[in-house]
Amino acid sequence: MNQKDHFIDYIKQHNLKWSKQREEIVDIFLRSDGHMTADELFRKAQHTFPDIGYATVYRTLKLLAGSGLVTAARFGHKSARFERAGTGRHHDHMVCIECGNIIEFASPQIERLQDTVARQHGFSVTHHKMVLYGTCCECKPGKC
Amino acid sequence: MNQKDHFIDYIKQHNLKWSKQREEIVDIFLRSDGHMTADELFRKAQHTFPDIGYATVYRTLKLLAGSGLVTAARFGHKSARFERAGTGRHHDHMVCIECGNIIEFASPQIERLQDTVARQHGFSVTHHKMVLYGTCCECKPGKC
DNA sequence: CTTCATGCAAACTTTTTGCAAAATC
DNA sequence: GATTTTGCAAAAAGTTTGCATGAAG
Repeated sequence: MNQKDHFIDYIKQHNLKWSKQREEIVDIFLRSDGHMTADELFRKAQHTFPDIGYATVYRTLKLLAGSGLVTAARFGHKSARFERAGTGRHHDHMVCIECGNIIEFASPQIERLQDTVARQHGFSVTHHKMVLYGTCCECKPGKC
Repeated sequence: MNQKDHFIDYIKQHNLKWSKQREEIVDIFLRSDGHMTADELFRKAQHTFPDIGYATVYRTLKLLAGSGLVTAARFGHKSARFERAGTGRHHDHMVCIECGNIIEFASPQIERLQDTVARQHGFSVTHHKMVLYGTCCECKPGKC
């Protein structure tokens, strides 16, 4: 079952209703690279529904979060970005400070080290956030 | 030279003025564990200056950031936390999801791995943020 | 037809800004 | 005495909520 169907299921199972606006918002989100602000989503949805309001976007995002399909993430900007929850696999991010591009990556090695270091402080890790800032290969010519 | 004197210097060198309010805010901040929200700072400053405004707190924090004494950090909450810039040494954070306590740590091993992983993606890291969430040793009895 | 979703406007939170009065140099 | 700071109030910017109307089941 794909992500959209999974969400439709979630809606039905909670006795909620599947509206045109919700469908459009989910479609836009799933068509994206998986990292959008509420504002970006709002602007794109406006193309199809000129009268749509931020409220609908935010409410749909909240439902998407409830269904486990997206999670809110902050990368240091003022507004939150909503990111598509992967296929269950955890990942972290590299953010290019030149072009704003976001690269996802995963490193079990780093995670193992995190656990080790945390234990040395008497701390048990449940989850973490890691963001590497720098320049992606497209923003430093000659290195690509 | 201590941090407060360093800041007074910064103020003078920029032809700014050293006010009672600024002194109080800096004192409160330096007396803290080095992680405060603007609101916490505001409330504490109110004890000495009942009429102080948020504007003064935010403006002073901006100056402190300009002097390199504090940096703004986001831990996923809505409001930013301002943290004392260390003695030049970089560090990351563990945030206890029970008590909100923040533990600072540094791991050159993890940072080396970050560089390695980034390079594999054609990415050059300039800086990073890493936050481990979990429970600190005081919040899980028997393990301390 | 009952219940839920929508759009709008208003509220709310965090942070910033304009301005006259007050403190610092 | 000139210039910067302050406190206030208003303004941004992002997000949430209440409510009457309209859509989904």
